Amino acid sequence: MTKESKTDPNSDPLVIIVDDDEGVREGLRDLLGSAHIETLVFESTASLLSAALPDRPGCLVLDVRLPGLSGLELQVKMTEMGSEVPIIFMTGHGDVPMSVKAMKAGALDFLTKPFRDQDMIDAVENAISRDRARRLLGEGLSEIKALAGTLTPRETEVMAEVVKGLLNKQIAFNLGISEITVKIHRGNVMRKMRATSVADLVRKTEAIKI
Amino acid sequence: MTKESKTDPNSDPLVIIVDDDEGVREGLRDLLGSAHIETLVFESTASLLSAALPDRPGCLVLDVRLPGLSGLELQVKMTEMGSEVPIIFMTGHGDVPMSVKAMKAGALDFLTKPFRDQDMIDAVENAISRDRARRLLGEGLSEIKALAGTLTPRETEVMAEVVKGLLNKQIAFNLGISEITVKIHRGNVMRKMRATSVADLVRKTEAIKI
DNA sequence: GGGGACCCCATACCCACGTATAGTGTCGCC
DNA sequence: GGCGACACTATACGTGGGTATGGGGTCCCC
Repeated sequence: MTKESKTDPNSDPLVIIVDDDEGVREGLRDLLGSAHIETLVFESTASLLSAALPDRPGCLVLDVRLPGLSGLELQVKMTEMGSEVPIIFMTGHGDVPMSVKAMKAGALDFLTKPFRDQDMIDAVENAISRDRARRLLGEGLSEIKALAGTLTPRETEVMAEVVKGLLNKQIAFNLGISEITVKIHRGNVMRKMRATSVADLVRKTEAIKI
Repeated sequence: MTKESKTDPNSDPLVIIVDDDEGVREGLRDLLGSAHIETLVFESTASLLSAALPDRPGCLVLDVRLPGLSGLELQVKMTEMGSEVPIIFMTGHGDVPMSVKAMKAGALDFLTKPFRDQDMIDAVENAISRDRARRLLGEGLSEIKALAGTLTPRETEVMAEVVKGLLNKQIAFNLGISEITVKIHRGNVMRKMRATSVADLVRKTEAIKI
């Protein structure tokens, strides 16, 4: 164990449930509890949004129809805020266009009440494993981004030219500086990016480019 | 224009429609025709499967409920056969679980009859542009794969080591040959892969690795 | 049997890369 | 004013990469 990140993808999952029916909330809490999955329940999207949420792997289980901001509207809002938490919808009175809209917007599943317990557990476990994978990837990316953040502006420029596969003399010409200076910057880039080779550097920059 | 590929992503799109109701078929043909989109209609999945289809950018517009192999079953079959043609479903009696299943299986849209003309046109145009993008990407990949196919076994091994960022002497040690020979192979690899630099080679191999 | 692949190795030369050493200069901030 | 970060330059040396030239060998197939 070399990591102690705040958002460790390996920490225990937490599933957040939002439903205005207390029976459903308790039922889900019990169901997921029986699968050893910790839950946090809310009765409205407003109370969810105003709460301080721990950053742990997991997913959102949302009723579509909720007082105030609906589940579908919350999904849109979350996306706009840049959240990528997997969302599982459930509904008692869903229609096809609604479910299609939710799925196109990136929902992971859309269950109609009453659903089979196992279906919900499957959906949640799938969502959790996806969120874990997403966080793992994101962790790697932020590490690289952090390294790239330590570069000076000039070093960043040089790095861009290096990963294009240009020669030092070409880089020097493009930036209007001497080849010697390029070499210095290039050395700094490799050291700061902890790259062991140009191939390594290319992969690192490709990862954060997309 | 330097290309004359058989599956040119820029050729005119073709939308394939499968519905057992002739009225629907003709209606769709007219609708898409009015949007200047060429169509090919089938009344069953069986007749679609037995037909020789031109390989052109486009999509599949499927009724869910069809005699014989249903639309949903066809989707599964297509996926198993490795097809990645975008699929748009339409149905008169669809339920939520059915639509969710189709969307999770990769359907691009799921329209309920009667749908608004514009919704279908939007869905089809979206599907076509996606298929174009997919083909464009695939074209690039097969080009690179073709280049990689011209490599001898040894050259392939050397390329793998090169993109790891290893030095020639390390590669020589790993393969149990002399550094000189590595250089020869390496030169051949760069030439055959039409790579102008190691950075270029890394990107090409990364593209076909995934 | 000869030609064509594939694979191997060596010498030699040139260019590119990397780094150390040593210096110039600007800017902004304590 | 001085210190630190940043950028720029030069000389010099050692290492790595690329290619040409000129060999060696095996295997397979026509």
